[in-house]
Amino acid sequence: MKNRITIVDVADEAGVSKQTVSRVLNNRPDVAIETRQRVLEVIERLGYKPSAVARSLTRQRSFTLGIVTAGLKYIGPSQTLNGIADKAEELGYALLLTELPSFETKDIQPIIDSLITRQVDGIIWAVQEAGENRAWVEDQVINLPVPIIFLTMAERENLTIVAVDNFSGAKMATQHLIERGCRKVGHITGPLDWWESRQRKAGWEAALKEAGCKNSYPHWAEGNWSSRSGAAAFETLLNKYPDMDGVFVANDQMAVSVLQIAHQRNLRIPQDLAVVGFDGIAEAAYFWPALTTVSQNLQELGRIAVKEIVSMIDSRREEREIEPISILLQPELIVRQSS
Amino acid sequence: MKNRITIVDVADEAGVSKQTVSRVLNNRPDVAIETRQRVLEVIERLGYKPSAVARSLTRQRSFTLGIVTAGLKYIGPSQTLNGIADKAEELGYALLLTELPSFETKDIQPIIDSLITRQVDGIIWAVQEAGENRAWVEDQVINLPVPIIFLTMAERENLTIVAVDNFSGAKMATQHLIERGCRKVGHITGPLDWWESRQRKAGWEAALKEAGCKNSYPHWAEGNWSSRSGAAAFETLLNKYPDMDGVFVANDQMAVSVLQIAHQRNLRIPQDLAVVGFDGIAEAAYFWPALTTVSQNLQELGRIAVKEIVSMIDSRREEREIEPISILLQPELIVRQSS
DNA sequence: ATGAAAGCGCTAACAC
DNA sequence: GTGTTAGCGCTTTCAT
Repeated sequence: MKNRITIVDVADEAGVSKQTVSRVLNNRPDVAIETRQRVLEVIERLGYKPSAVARSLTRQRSFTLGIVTAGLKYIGPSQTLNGIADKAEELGYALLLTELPSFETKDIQPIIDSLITRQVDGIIWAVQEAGENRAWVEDQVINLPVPIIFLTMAERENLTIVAVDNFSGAKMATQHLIERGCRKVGHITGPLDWWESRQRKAGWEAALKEAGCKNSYPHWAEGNWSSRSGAAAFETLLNKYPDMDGVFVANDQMAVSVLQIAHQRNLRIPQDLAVVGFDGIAEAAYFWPALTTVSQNLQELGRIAVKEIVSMIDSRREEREIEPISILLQPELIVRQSS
Repeated sequence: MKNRITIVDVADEAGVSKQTVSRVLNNRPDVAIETRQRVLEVIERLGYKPSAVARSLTRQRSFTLGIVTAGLKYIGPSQTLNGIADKAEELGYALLLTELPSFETKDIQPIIDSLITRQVDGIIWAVQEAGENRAWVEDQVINLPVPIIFLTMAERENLTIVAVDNFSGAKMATQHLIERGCRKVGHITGPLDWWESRQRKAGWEAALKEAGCKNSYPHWAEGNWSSRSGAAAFETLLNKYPDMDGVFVANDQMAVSVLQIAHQRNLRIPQDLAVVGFDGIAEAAYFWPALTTVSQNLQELGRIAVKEIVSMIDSRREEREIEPISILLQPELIVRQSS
């Protein structure tokens, strides 16, 4: 470690100044072809690797993206991260990852500081909007020294956002149930302090309304995304809505519990009760019966986020600030036996 | 950005030299109490944050861990990452994350270089051993300038490894089936070029052998971890082993397909066929019927990895190299209705 | 207890 | 084309 090879070692060995080596490293045109050859040969022979840290310091940029996430143990966030990692690698950016201890973490200042301090060129806030976890945005974002992009949150002025169109996905799901002949479509929501849950619930309501469903009081119950909560919510819902003939469940994890309980109660699916989930997890096709679901492409979400943040970084460097935009990805309905 | 506040700004404002500010930052004892107060006040007032990059450069350490992973879109790797993130945060380390394009990525030199170049203090190789993806280890690890720890791979001399005891977990699962009265226990394996798959298969075989199971040719079929492959493998296995009365499936994703197909064929579970999975995913309790499974605590795996690598980093700094060790975590059998 | 000088490894600005 | 001189923002000697 003492003998870490530096640009000076290469310069000495090649008999040039370190400036020339630097030029070679950065592919500058103004180096004699044979000098370049010699330097490259020495670099190769010595196994020299330029220090990214020193570079970050002088260039004031690191080719590193700060990623803030939460709930990695769930499948959604890690799918998104997968897409982010993929695109970042492609565009030559490294990833500095921070996971919030909870979705509702309030104290984000130290997180931001830690990223800024490490010279990230941009930040992707990949935490779903829930409760008050966006309260900081108004004050803080303004004076951030680097661009930031938000995933999965409601549109807000002056912010760049990428999200899935949950409203439209939920509406599709519900319309599908109605087309299948369901007249009484219940809904199991996610936690209602989550933006996504509210959007999905609104989509379900909108579809019922448009279809002019007679039942003047549609019924729903609230879960918290977990299978366990889905089971409880479904029991509740069945009690208040015994003649329900279809149910739109806000995620696949909760939907799997619905299937289990339906079996326990000898409800036939889809004859007695049609079920549609949301997310499109890979296992859904192998539930019993195979689950109809609204599939969202979270990897694509992550990829787009990287693409956007990089273009924000580039344009800020060129002093032409880019207009904030909101991008909405369309989910897709996958029909299977459960409906 | 021009006016990023530096240590010099603080020094000037406080009327001291930057060394004194540096001392305050690093909690050195040799600063007059009132000078310290004054400096701290200025730091606060100016909102100064020391540059982690500049620090990394001079101290030759970054308090950053390089994490290499693969298959983030699957639940296992992200659970592990969750544990890593949790413990790293606790110990004050940031995470530089790289995801390999595939489990079998051969060309790891650029990955390692990229991490070293960014001054990571240590590396956690969180990619499961599969195929030839450990071939590089022999040559490369020796001359790495930083400590490295491997997750989920076979023991190897001179390497520090943390893994789950797959053999023992599989054996437990199989013994459980035998105790339940199964005489003909089949197995659906993961891809057999994976170390974990081979270990689980070996555990299953060992249990059958110990139980003195009459059937001289136990039967198995190979899957690739996905639900889809599990379905195909189960069909194959049923054909060659029609009187099978129990099946140990190498992961829960494939087990869910086994349940589906069993229902399609009107096999009663567990009466006609008892099923045990592996992994302990949260949804398993809500399959139909609820799935017995071997639960592995991957978050704990991640946490331990961080703890170990940090202690390797610390001891290397103190010039006392630590002995490589292998740590095996015991999984846990969770019995439910499917057996 | 505090400051001056040197240096971490590199790039930018300006010579020549 | 290539070298020299300054930094980037911090820590580390070594003085005082």
